[in-house]
Order: sequence, then structure tokens, then C-alpha cells
Amino acid sequence: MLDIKMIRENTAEVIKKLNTRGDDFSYLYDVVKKDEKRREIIQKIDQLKAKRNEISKKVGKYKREGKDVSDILASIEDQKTKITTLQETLEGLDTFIQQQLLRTPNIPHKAIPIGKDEDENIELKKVGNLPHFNFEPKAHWDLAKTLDILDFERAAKIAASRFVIYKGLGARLERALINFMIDLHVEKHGYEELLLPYIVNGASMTASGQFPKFKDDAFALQDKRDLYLNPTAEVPAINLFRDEILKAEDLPKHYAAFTTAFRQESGSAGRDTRGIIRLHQFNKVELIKFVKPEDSYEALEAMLADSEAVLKALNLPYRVIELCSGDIGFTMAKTYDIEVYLPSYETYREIGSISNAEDYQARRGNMRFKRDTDSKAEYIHTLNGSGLAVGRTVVAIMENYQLEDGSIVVPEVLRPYMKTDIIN
RNA sequence: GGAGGAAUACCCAAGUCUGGCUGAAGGGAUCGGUCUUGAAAACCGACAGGGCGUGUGAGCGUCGCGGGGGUUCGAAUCCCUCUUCCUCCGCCA
Repeated sequence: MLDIKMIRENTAEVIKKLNTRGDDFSYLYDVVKKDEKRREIIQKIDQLKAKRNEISKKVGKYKREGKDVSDILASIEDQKTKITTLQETLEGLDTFIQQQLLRTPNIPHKAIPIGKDEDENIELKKVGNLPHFNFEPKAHWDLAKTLDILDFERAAKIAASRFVIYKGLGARLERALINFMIDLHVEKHGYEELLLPYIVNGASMTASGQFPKFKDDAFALQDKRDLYLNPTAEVPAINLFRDEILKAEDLPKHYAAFTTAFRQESGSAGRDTRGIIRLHQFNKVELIKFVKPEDSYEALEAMLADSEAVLKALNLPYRVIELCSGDIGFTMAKTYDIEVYLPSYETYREIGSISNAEDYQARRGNMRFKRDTDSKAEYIHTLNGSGLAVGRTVVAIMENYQLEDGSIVVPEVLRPYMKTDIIN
């Protein structure tokens, strides 16, 4: 959430910056106008309340002294309705302003490329060598069929389309990757491991930025407690310190969390219908950082390096993309995407995304820290990134490590976890 | 699922029956000081935090006793509702 005071003072500039996302944010002029009205009403209400408090005190005093209070009571007869009416107006304004702020995205960082969509993203670097096959490489779903390690038909029978069953060494590969990634981030990169709830409430979805705008993409539970299936570990993890004030020495906090993520993919009907690129349920290792404002961009670069380390260790070719203003996520000021090379697509596909939300999520979730016991609480900065999407890593390994006979070489670092060097 | 109990400032805890002098006693912790070669102890002093509004500022106003709502001139205190935690019973990986 953006700071209303900041919007108030720099309305035109804020709108101009937000517009680089490709939408029209001029409705903020109206929000500022409503905010002005709101402050006027608060002043009136506070004055009336001050008077009321004064009188009530007097009533108490008089009663104790046994004096008559009926005159005083008569004199404030209409105060109550005045306050009530003003308060109703205020509530309406508050709700309106809050709604508008909640659906307003973060301001893109000033240094990111301006562009309208993904075509204007910038490729920062390519790492690793593309595989050379002296045969026609197969897509992962074809490889999986021969190896009998993925079952889409029965998953659809049990659940629905866009679900999968991993079998045998396929299941083990997924599990091996989860363990490898977590171990790497915990042992080598200094993150603390978390196992989080797979169900989150509406307040958590709002704080992290999923709600209200992306409500359709969540699986809502039929439960009166306003619960949803976790769409990404970012949601439960970012909410760890919601409505808390941390001490300066508590920061930074670095967490690595494995979760299963659930998404409706309602806007992607018909896309990536084959294979395990896009499912309703998938596994992901997520990196989350809570840092002091002045440290967040350094932390972003470090997190990118930590994500890249996974691909480097697996020896998979990838590239890093800097997203342009029109393509960055709703809550984010700056985002890098990591894309892995997939032979069957003959192109790079997203396998991870590393972003700095600055204080946007902290403001939504009221997450702050104090530099000293008597200094003012400041909003922390939050970052999150993939470390990586596990299913898509399975795809990348299958396709890049395939042999002519359809068997798959297990990457060196996974062999201790896989207890085999080949899947066949 | 059933029956009870609880939630007060960093922590513990009084106040709630009987609404007003409680914008919240007391203790601990913490911070500052006295004493001491130094430390401990003892003693003295400080100690809601935060949101909102307003003001150049010191400040002032408002909200605030788990969250939300209500009654009242006035609510920590009365009423409704939600949440969380605890105890016992039942069921259960």
C-alpha cells in the first residue's frame, strides 16, 4: 500500500510513475480530494468529542457533589446525533480511500526500464551452455510417458485437469530437488528454514497483495473463517510479522520455505495445457527477506545470486531478465525473472522470480521496526524470490539431461538424494 | 463435538460484581543517578506504546484495557458478537 500522505503531497508525480505500468491511475486525484474531506471531518468530530468528554467529566463531578445535572444534560442533547452523523460520513470516506489504496499497485523503482509489456523486458545475462543433441530432443511429457513417472489421466480422475501424479523416480526427483534446494539455502546461503501453513486467511492475502485484485486466482475454502489455499509461500511468510514492531537487531531475517502452492490459473485457460509447466498444485521453495530499508536493494542482488546458485549447481542453462514497468508484479518495485532453457520449447521459460516490494507489503501488513527503544517505528522492506519452482526444475532436468533412449541423467549434486545416477 | 475458565501496557498483575476523582494501582525487567576501586545489593528518579488529526515547534486534541459493534452525558467495568489461549470429557494421525 502506498502512503496516503506521500500521495497527497506528490499526486501528479505518483500518478505519472504508476502510469508507466500501463494503466490509468488518475483516480488518485479523487482519492486525495476524499482524503482532504476526511481530515476536515476528523477535526470536527474530535472537537465535538473533546467537548463531550469535558462535559461528561463535569457531570461526574457534580453528581458526586450532589448537584443537579439536568441542565447540562439538556445542553448536549443534539451533540450525540451530530457526532453519529459525521462518523457515518467518515466511515464511508475511510472505506472508499482504503479500497482505492488496496487496489493501487506499488510504484516501480525509478531505475527499471519503462515498457508496456514483457516484450520490453531487458535480458541481463545468459549463463551456461545450451545442450547439443544429435537426436531430436523430446518434450518432458513424452519422456515421462516412456519412463512412466508422471500420470496426468489418473490425476484428472482423482482431482481435475491441471493436476499430476508423480511416480517412482519422478516422485523421488521432485523430493530430491526440494531437499537439495532447502539444504543449499540453509547450509550455504544462511537462510532459516520454515514450514508454513498451507491455508491462509483473507487478511494475510490482503497484506501480501493477492487481495482484493487477484481474488479469482485463489482457491477459497468453504469455511466461514475466510480461508484460502496457499497460492505461494510468499503469503504465509510475509505475514509472519504482520502487526508487529521488530527490534533493529532482529533484522535482517532470511527465510527459506518449501510449500505446495495452489492456483486457479483462471486467466491462463488453454495455455501450457500439456506437461507440468502450469498446474493447479505445484511445489516451490521460496526465499523471503525482511530487511532495513537501506539494505533492500543489496539484499535483492544477493537473493538473485542465491536463486541462480541452484541452476548453476544443477548445471542448467538460464538467463536473467529485468522486468519493465509494464510487467512487474502488483506489489513489487523491482523484479528479476530467471528463465531456464527448455529444449522442447527451444526457448527460455520462467523458473523463478526475485523481487523487492520495498515498504509496500509492510505498509499493508503494518510490519515495522525500531532502530532504538525510543525512536519512531519505521516500515521494514520485504523481498521474496523463488529458490526455485520445483516442478519446472524437474522439467528442465528431464529435457536438458535426456539421452537418445529417453532415459535421464541425474545431475551430479542430486545423486546423493536420488541414490541413482540415471532415470530409466 | 460437549462442559467450564481466561485475555489489562515489555513481563507478571490489581481494578470488572457496585459505570464517573483509573488517560489505568503494585511488582519485575529496562534506562538514568547516588553509593563503590569495580560490580552486586540498597536507595532515588524515569518508564504506555501506537494510530489519526492539528501546529514551524514545545505542544494540543482524539482513539486506546484481545478485535468489532451496542447501551449511556460518560465504559477496562454493562450488553451483543468474533478471535485466541487454558482446563476437563469424547474422538483422532
